[in-house]
This record gives sequence, structure tokens and C-alpha cells, in this order.
Amino acid sequence: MNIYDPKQIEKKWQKYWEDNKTFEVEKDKTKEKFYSLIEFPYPSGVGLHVGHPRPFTAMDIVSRKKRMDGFNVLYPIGFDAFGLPTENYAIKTGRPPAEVTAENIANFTRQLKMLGYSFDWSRVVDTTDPTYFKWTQWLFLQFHKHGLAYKKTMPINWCLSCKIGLANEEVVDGKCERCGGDVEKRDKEQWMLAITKYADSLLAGLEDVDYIPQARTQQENWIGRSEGASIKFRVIPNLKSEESRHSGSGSLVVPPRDDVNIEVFTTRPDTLFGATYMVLAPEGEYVQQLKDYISNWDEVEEYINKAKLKSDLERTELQKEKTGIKLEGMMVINPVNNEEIPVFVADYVLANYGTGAIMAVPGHDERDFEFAKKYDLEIREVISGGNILESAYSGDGVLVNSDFLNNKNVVDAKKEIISWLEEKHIGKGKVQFKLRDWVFSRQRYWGEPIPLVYCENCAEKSKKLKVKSQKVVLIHGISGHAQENWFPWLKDELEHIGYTVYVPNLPHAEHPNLEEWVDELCKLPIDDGDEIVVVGHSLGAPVACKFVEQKNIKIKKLILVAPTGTQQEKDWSGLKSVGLDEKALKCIHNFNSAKKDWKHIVSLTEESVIYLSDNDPYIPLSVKNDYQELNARIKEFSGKGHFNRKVGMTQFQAILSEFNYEEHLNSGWIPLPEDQLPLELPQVEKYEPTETGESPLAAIEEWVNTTCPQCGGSARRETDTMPNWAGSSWYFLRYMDPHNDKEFASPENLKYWAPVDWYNGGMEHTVLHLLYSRFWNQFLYDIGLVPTKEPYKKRTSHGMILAEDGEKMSKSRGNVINPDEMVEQFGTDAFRLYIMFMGPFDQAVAWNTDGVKGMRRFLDKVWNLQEKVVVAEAKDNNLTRLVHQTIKKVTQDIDKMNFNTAISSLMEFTNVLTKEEKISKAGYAVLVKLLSVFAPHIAEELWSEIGNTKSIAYEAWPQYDESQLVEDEVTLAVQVNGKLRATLVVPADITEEDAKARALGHGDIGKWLEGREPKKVIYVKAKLVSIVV
RNA sequence: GCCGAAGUGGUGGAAUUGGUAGACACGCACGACUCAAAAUCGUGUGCCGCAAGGCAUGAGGGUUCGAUUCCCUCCUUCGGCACCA
Repeated sequence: MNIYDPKQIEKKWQKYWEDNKTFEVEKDKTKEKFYSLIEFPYPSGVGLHVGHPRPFTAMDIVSRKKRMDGFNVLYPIGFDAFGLPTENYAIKTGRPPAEVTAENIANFTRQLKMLGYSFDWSRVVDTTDPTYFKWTQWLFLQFHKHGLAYKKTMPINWCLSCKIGLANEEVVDGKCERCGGDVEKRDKEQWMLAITKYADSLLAGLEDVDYIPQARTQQENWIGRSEGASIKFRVIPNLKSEESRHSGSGSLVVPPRDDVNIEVFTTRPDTLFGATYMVLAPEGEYVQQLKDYISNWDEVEEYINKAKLKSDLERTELQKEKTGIKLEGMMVINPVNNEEIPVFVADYVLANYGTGAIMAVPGHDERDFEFAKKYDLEIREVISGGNILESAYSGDGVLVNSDFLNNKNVVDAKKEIISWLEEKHIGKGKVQFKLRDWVFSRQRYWGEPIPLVYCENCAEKSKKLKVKSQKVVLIHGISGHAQENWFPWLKDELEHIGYTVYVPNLPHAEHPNLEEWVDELCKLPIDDGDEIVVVGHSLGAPVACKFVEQKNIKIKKLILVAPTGTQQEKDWSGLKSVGLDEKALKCIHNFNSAKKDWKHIVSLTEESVIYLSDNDPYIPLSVKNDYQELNARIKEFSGKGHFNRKVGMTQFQAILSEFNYEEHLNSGWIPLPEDQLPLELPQVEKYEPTETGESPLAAIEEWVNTTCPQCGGSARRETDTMPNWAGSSWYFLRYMDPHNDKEFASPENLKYWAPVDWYNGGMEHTVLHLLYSRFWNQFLYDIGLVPTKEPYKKRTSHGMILAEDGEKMSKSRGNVINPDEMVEQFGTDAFRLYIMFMGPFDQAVAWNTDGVKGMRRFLDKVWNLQEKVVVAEAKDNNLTRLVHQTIKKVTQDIDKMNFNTAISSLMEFTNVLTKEEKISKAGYAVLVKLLSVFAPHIAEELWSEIGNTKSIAYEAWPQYDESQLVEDEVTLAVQVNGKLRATLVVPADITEEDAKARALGHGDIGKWLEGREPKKVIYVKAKLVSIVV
């Protein structure tokens, strides 16, 4: 027998795996698949960090075990190679980022191969490879096509001395990381992706996946759905204020204007009676709008400018004391009690959440309380339950000092006040999300160019398309509500592109009456001169038809979405299952059977479209017969065919597509046709952003100037590039079909491999990356391009590896551990084992090089066991039991990612075998197979040493037999008054009486009883006897 | 400030439907082998105590025959954050 020489055998087996393509996936698609995924690394110049191997090794173990369980396993690797560090390196050295990236990838590849991972190396992806980012660009254009990409003015971090835009990461303590100069917020037009449209869907999707609780909670908190109300407060000049007449600005008191309102969002509308002042965000629009009222503008402006310099971090973490300025010259009226209350501007209110204005309830909100204390504002109790003079009370309780809400509990009071506000038209129930749209532009070189051009000519044409007076009526259905679901979004979007939109909240929606609804709609201020589009959803569809008939005016387009038809009672099961009662069902029936003059409706309607969805519980497909006339008409007109059954498209998107939304919104922005993709990066001389804040691409005139793919005229390219997140939002899809040059991945490959079965990554990516990639996948699902709504079935996370001093590893601290050195010193297998053994996988743990030695010793022991292997079967029952116990423990521990205890049970097994004279080949084979997933090289070598010719990678994983686990003797603990006084070995099937008797009769126990009679004797089966005296 | 996780020997950690606290490994000590060292093997190793025994899972309290595990109060450390109204 040779000495264990890791260097030699590791090279040997790595070559074997490569030559034999051992870990390339099988083409056989009848075999059950398993897709395990790790976050692909950013190939930095310093090479692999010991943090990387932790998740890579863990998922390698999972993948290797799955192969031995008989699955067709895909365990891919790639490189997320666009990014700031490479770009900054290019700025410093002038070397092209592509060149540097290629070198770094080569180094990473060498290191990853050295670690013996079972990656399918034939499927490597690189986000900076044009054959990859061609599809990143193509996917972006799908967002653009569906109206989910739009341009908006957003603030960027601007370094005043470098004159370039900075990433958040480059702003340290409010200063520029490069030069230490001041940083301020500056506005720039940026491309946005409308992830907020998917807020509900991203939240709901979490129900269908198996994520570790922290990941799920973080996603939920980030999306941040909260229910509350928006409430309008009327602004009045403050005539009482003497000060305002003689203020610094010198302006006179502004005459009353009755049309100025400030709208606030609150999750606690029940505390409206306790609102004693209002606060506006300094960077919000309201302050600017109200400038005319404000008599101390100089002071206010100074405060706003100061707030601009503060980062969000300063406004949150560092600032203990709240600051603010009272707006002199104006007050607002609390609509619930007509009290005049003062208005402040203060930076504890953010412009980008809600409306940028809050009603302050110091009695029941901690932040408002602090502010009120400082500025000596009234603190009013409206919920009983806590002492509000000491601190704000935000808990549950009974309403007081609140007029008609008195004596109600918080939940009821919320409902009551919302319906009161809605009735008076001063507020409404509202769902608010924390999630904001995604800024998708970067003014950088080293990213995917955004494949759009701007064409003046086409922009002009599209403007002409807009007509003067366009009005849209949105009609909701039964139990519906104008504020619910997607109606508010739709209203916002349509208003944004110039429509006037009516969303009437129809009366008695629980038990509607057709005449009443139609009468209500006829009151809307629309007439024959207008261009009218009517949208009816669900029960709103027959209402819309009846409305057209009764109003008797020309309609440009009638859009019916998931309409109800003349359902018979036998079709009502679907309706009942969603909770409608008999009374409501009767209403629907009456609605639908009401006579409609279809000829008349069709003659009034210029164009009509019906959307049916196959999976709508309300709508049986049989209803299509109810709209025969319309159906025929649609065929005749639109050429789109008949019922537009866009499965997978949301109803919201379907409707929006009827309004040429994207054309209106981004008029002039023309996508490159597919045959012009990929749009590659041009060669540049300098990698710095330009002085105007545009990316270096803007300086390359011959690249920027191009022709419009639509009209052939002259056009200019977009010079912004995509963020680093873009390529990583879909890489898991590309792995399924990495060399496809016709599609981003073929439907059959997607169908076989999606979704990812198990995705492990760092906690630092459980918010943004996870959310972004789920968003992309959900969108692609909705437009029918991927087969599953959720991309990842299961998500786990690993803890960080800290340096030996317990600090974070970093170059500047000089405490970085290099994997190359570890492998050189101890071998890959020992290194892998240590990485997995060092602590619980999901927790941070400090590196200890001495620990690796222990793993090497363990492997030496396993190696040396070869000598003792005999062909004969072992007869010893205890050993058989240990074999089965070890198989069970290792199998279960891998599934739970308890790798440390799995390895320790292998050590215990090995320690026992070491003490044996002879060991059976079968027993040793079990050890080698179990070990093979952790330490694959030594396992392959030992496997061939004991006479096998094929790789161990596809051998069957050992199975345990429960019946072999049964012990025949157990050790009972004997306690007297809770303290351990003796142990006794007894047969496992001992009876309770027998066990108690033996315990009481035990010599050591008599001493402790001191002749006293036991008061109580407790027996826990096969565990202990507890005696109480 | 908010949210999340965690506090166990000299060190990393094991053990939780409440049932012998410290598995496994590192380190350390002693012994064997060696001229010697390294490596390897063996023995020991929570703390106090000669011992009997007592004390021990961040601190304090509670429930229980019995608590690392459940409950309450407090302290500390780590991670995330967009003061989210």
C-alpha cells in the first residue's frame, strides 16, 4: 500500500472526470432531473476567496448525492463578470475590461477545477460574452415591448469634484470614495423597470416555494405591503399668523384657494382624530407646490438644501434627534374635525414612500411623538391602553376622543373611518407597497448596452397619434371596488399617457342592481364629442354593454375582460367556491338575463375586444356564446380573430396593450430588431464617465449616431448600460440551454430543467438578486416564455467565513486566507472537509488553519484502513448496526445541510473501524461511498483500489434498514430528586415495573434514599428512572 | 431606531415533541516510538475539591420530578435596513 498522496491522486481524478465528461448532464429526458444552483461568482482580480468554496462545496455534496440517488443532475457554473471593480481597474490602468475579465475568469476556472467540483463544464456562461448578453438585451426588449420599461427622472449621486455619477457603494459617509469630495443628489433621466406591477405577484409567489424563513421574511418586508388609507387635507393660508405678514420673504398673505389639497397615506386612519400636525418630506413635490403660501421660504429652502446633502443612511442611523421647520403662512384642516393644524417640513419623512406627506399622530407613533416633544406640539390620546405622556402607544385598544369612533376597537374603527372618508370623497382605503421601481440605467462602460435608439422623427409621428379628448371608463364587478386590484394602476398608467380616466365606485357592490349601476354611469361627464373607451371587468362587462346601449353614444372601443354570461344555476359552483352568497348569485343572474339589444350595442361600438382567461374561477368558458354578436364583430374588425385568450398575460397587461401604452410612453424610443443584437460595446480610449454624467459611450460619436430601424432616418443610441443585476436575473435559464443561438433557451429544455430545485446563496443576496430574478422569471412566465411562475423551488443560505481573528476577511486587514495555499498544504479533500466541518452551514464561523490538519489525519486513517479489508462478511452485530446508523445520519444530515455532524459521524465510524482487526469489504465500501460526496478524489482512488473499474460518482447511494437500527440493550439514567446518581444497562424491551424495581434496588441509589420512601417514581421508556423523595 | 439570528470547556462546535450537557475535531498535558525532532500511536483533559461531593449552557427569575431546550425581565455579540408612517 502506498502512502496517501493527495497531490497525485487529486490531479489524476480531475483529469479522469474531464476526459470522461463524468459530470456533463445526460441527454436522456425520460430520467428524473435535479437542478442544483449556486450563485455564480464575480471574477475579481484577487482570485477565489475561501468564502466561495463554502456554498460551492455544499451544493457539490448535494449534487453528488443526487447523482448517486439516480437523478440526472445539472450543477452548472458561470461568471457574473460585468461590474464596477473591473471598470475602475480599467480607468486606473487603461486596460480593456474584456481583456482583464478573460484573465480573471481563467484564474477562477483553474481554482474551481482544483477544488474538484462536479460542475458541468460544458455549460459555462459568462455575462460579458456577446452570445450571452445578446439575450439579456433581447429580454430587456420584452420588458420594453410590454410597457414595463420606461424613462423617468431619478436622482443619482454626483461627485462635485470628479464630476461623475457614483454608485451608492462609492459614497462613503456622504463623501466620494475616490477623492473624498462632497456628493450631492442630481436628477437624471433613467430607464426604469416596473417591478412594482409585480408586487402582489411576487408576494403571492412566496406561498408556493420552500425558502428558509429569513429569506421569505426579508422578501416580504422588502415588498412591504401595508393596508391603510389615503386622506386629503385642505390647505388654508394662516390669516391669524402675524408673523407671516412680516416674514423674511416679504410676500403678502396669499388669498384663499380652495383647490389645494395635501394627500397623505397612513396605515392608522383610525387615529385621524389624534392628528395634530402634518409633516412633508423636504425633497417631495408638495413643498415646492406650496411655495406661494410659505412666508418663511428662505429658512425652509435652507433646510431642504441641507437635507439634500444627507444620505438616507444619515437620515436614519446617525440622526438621533429629529429636525424640522414649521411652514409659516399656512395651515391644513383635519377633515374629520375641521381643526386647523400646523405643517412642518422634516427629513424623517421620505418622499419616495407613500405620498411624501404624513399626518402626524404623536400620541400613537413613536417618531411623531419625539418630534412633538421637541417642538412642543399637542399630543392627543385617541386609543386607550398606554400612557401617552411618557411614550407613544401604538398597540391595540379602544377609541377615545374620537366622536363617532369612540368605544370601537382599532380594527372596527379603521373600517368605519374608511367608509366615512369614502362617502365624503375626502379619502379612500388604499394598499401601499414599500417596493419601488427598479432603476435600470447605469452611466458606465462595463455593462450591457441598452439596445434602444432615439428617433426624433418617430417621436413626432407618435405625438400626432394622440387625439385631443380621450376618456376611459373602468367598470368593476360584483363585490368589487374601484380601489381594488389593478384598477388604480391602470388609472395611473392611462392618465400618465394622457387619458382622462373615470373609475366610479359603484353602489351596493355586494348585491348590485343593474339599473342603479347603469344610471350611476350615465351621470359621468362624457358626451358625443369625446373619444370614449369603456372597460368592463367581470360583472362590469354586461354593465358596460347595458351602459353603451342606454347612453346611446358612439364608443371607440369596448373592452370586456373576463365577462360573466347568462350562467345557469348549474354553472354556479365556481361562483360559490369563491364565497358569493345566494343573494349575490341571484343578482348576477338577473344582470345577465336582462335583455340587451346587441345589434344596437354593436352599431354604437367602433371596435371591441374580449379577453377570457381559462383559469378564472368566476367564468366558465361557455359564456363565449353569450357574446356571439360581439364575437362576430370582433372578427370582422380586428383581424386578431376571436376571443383573445392571452393565457399567461395578466388582465392588467392585456388591457394596457389595447392602448398602445408603450408607444405613447416611450414615444421615439425604438428597439433594435433581433438581427441587430447583440449590440456590442465599442472600443473606447477612456473608461471614465463623461463630465456631463453620461457614460463613456456618449463620447463615441460614430457609435452613438445610427439609423432608426423603424423609419430609416437618423437616430441616436441610448448610451446608458444595464446594471450588474441584469445578467444575473436570468442566468439560471441560460444554463438549461447555454449554446442556443436561436432562443435564450429552447422551450423543451426549459420544460425539462425548470424550475431550479435547490438554490443556495448568500444572505446578502436574499433581497435584491432574489427579488429581481423572481421578477424576470414571473414576467417571462406571464408572456409565455418560461414554464414555471417561480424560478426556484427551494432556497437556502450559507453563513460567512471570517478570518482567524474573527473579523471579516479583507485585503486591507491582511487576514485573507488563500485556497491555493490550503490545497497545496493539505490537499483538496481535506480542505473541502474542513470547510464543511468547521461549523453550522448557515452561521458565520472563523477560519482556523489548524482545523484542516485534523481533516488530513482523518483521511489518513480512512486510507490506512485499506490494509484491514477482507472479503469475508463481518459477523459483528454492533458493527452492522453502526453501518446502518451512519448511513441514516449522513443521508439525513445532507438533506438538512448539517454537514458538520454528517462528517463527525463518518469520523466515529472510522474510529471504530480503526480499532478492528479486520473489516469487511462491504462495510468499507459503504464508508467510501458516503465519504465520496465530501472528499471525492480519495474516494475514487480507494474505490478503484478495492477492485472497481468505474467512477464512484454513479454508484448507488447506500440505503439503511430500520430493522438493523434496533438496539438490544440500553443505558438507563437513574435520577434522585433530579440529579443523576447511577446508570444501569438493561434489555431494550424492559418493562416499566422491572426498570423501576432495578433502579430502586441499585446499590448507589439506596445511599441517596437514606431510608426515605419515594414519593413518586417516573419512568421514561428506555431513557431514565426519576425518583422523588 | 427598526427587523432578523445567536450567546454552551482553552478553541470550533454537539445535544432541543423537556430526559445522562460537552459527541466530533482543534489545542494542551503525559506516555510509547526516536540519538533527537517531526509524523504517528496510546492515555487524559468543563471548573472547584485530596476525596466524598459540589458548581456549571450570557445574567436574573418562573413553570417542572427534571430546563441548553418552554415562559418573563435584562445584558452582550453578529447580520440586514429604505426612520415605510
